[in-house]
Amino acid sequence: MAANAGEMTIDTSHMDILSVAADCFEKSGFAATSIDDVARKLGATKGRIYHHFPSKTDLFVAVVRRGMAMCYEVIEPVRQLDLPPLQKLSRMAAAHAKLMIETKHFQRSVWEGVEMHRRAAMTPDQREALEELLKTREGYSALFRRELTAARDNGDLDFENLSVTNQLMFMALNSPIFWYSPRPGETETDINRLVGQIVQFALRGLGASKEFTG
Amino acid sequence: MAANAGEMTIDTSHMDILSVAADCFEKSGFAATSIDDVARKLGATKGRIYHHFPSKTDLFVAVVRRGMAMCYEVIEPVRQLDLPPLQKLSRMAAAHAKLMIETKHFQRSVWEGVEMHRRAAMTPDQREALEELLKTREGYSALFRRELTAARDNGDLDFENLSVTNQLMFMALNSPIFWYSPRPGETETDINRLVGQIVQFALRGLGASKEFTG
DNA sequence: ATATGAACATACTACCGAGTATGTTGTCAA
DNA sequence: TTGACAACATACTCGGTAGTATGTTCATAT
Repeated sequence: MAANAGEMTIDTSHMDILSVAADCFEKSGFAATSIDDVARKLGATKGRIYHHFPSKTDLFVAVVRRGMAMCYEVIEPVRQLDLPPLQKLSRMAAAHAKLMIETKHFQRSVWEGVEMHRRAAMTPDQREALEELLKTREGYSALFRRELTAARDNGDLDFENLSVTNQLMFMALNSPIFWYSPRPGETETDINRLVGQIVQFALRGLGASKEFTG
Repeated sequence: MAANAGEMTIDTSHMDILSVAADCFEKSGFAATSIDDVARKLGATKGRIYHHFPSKTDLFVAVVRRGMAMCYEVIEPVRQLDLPPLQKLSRMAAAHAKLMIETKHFQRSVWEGVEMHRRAAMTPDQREALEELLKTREGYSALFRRELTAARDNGDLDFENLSVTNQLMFMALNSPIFWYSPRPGETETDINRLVGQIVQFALRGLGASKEFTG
C-alpha cells in the first residue's frame, strides 16, 4: 500500500504535467511553448518538469504518445464488434470524432507531432523519438483503411483512391481539434449531435447511401 | 522605363522574399522559423529582409495577406458566373482546392495565421495586424456560405448546421495543404483528378445527390 | 536516530534569435 | 562629379529559453 501510494503519487504528478503541457502545446504550439510556461501553469518550476522528463522534446513526445494511446483505447472495443464493415466504420468514426472533442488538447499535440514529422522540422533526436509513434499512427490508420476497403468491396462505399479518401475522412473526423470549443451549458447530447454531423459528412463523402447516413 | 525597372526590381525582390518566407514558414511554422533561416535560403542576410519588412510578424502577415489575395483572385471570376447555386459552389470549391495544391506554401501560412488568431497566441501588435486579415477571411468564407444556403434552399443540399458544415467543407478543401506533395512526373490532369476527388468528397458530404457528384 | 533517495525549488550558464546601428556599394539626378 | 538615396551587408545588443548544477525538504527503510 505504501508502494502503491508512492506510485500513485508518481503517476498523478506525471499525468498532471502531461495534461498541463498538452494545454500549453495546444495554445501556442511546440516551438512557442517554453518549459517555464508549463511550469508556471502548474504552479511549479522547471525543476519539477526536468525531474520527470529529460528534455522538452521528450515531454512533447510523451504527450503525443498519451494522445495516441487514448485513440487506441477508445477504438479497440468498437473494432472487436462483429458488425458489417460500414456499420463498424461508422461506429469507429463516431468514437474517434468524439475523442477528438473530448481530448482536444492532447490530440492537437498528436497532430503537431505528425506534422513535425511530415515537414521534417526536427533535430535528429526528435526525429528518432517520433519515428516510433508515427508507426503506431500508421497502424491506427490501417484499422480504418481495412474497414474502408471492406465496405467498398461490399458496394456500400464508393470512392476512387484509398489513400486520398483516407486522408479526407480523417481530416473531417479530426477537424474538431481546430474549430471546436465548448459552449457554456453544453450537454452530452449536444456533443453527440455534433459528432453525428461530422460522421454523416464523412460517410456521405465516402459515398455511403443516404438510407444509411440518414 | 527607369522608374518602371526600379519598381520591378523592388517588387521582384519583395516577392522573392515573400515566396522564400512562405517556404520556410511552411516547413517549420512561424515560431520555429528564424529571419536568418529565410535570409540564408535567399542567399542573403537579415539586412535585406529588415530593409523590406519592419519585423518578423510583418513579414508573416504579408505572406498571409498574399495567400488570401490569391484566394480572392481565383474565386472572383467563378463567383460572377451565372449558375445555379450548387453548380457555382462546385466550381468555387474546385478552384479553391486547386489553389491549395498550387500555392501550398502560402496557404499553410494562411492556415497558421488563422490558427494563431484563434488560439490567441500572439502579442498585441500581432493581433492587431491579423485582425484585419481575419475579417477578409470571414468575407471569403461568407462567399461560400451564401451558395451553401442557396443550394440548401433549392433542395440540392442537405445538412443541419450551417456553421459546422462550412467548417467541414473547408477542412476537406483545405486538406491538401497538409497531405499533398507533388509526385515526380505529375501532370495537370493528375492534379485535376485529385481536385475532383476532393470536391466530390466535400459535395457528397454536404448531401449533394450522386447524380450530381457522379 | 539517521541515512538515503525521491521530488521538487533555486540559481546559474550558454546559446540562439529578434531587432538595431552602422557600414558599403551601386545608381540616378542635377 | 558629387550628393543623395535605395538596397543591401556587417557587426553588434539584449532578452528569452533550454538545459544544468546545486540546494532543500520530506518520507521511508533499517
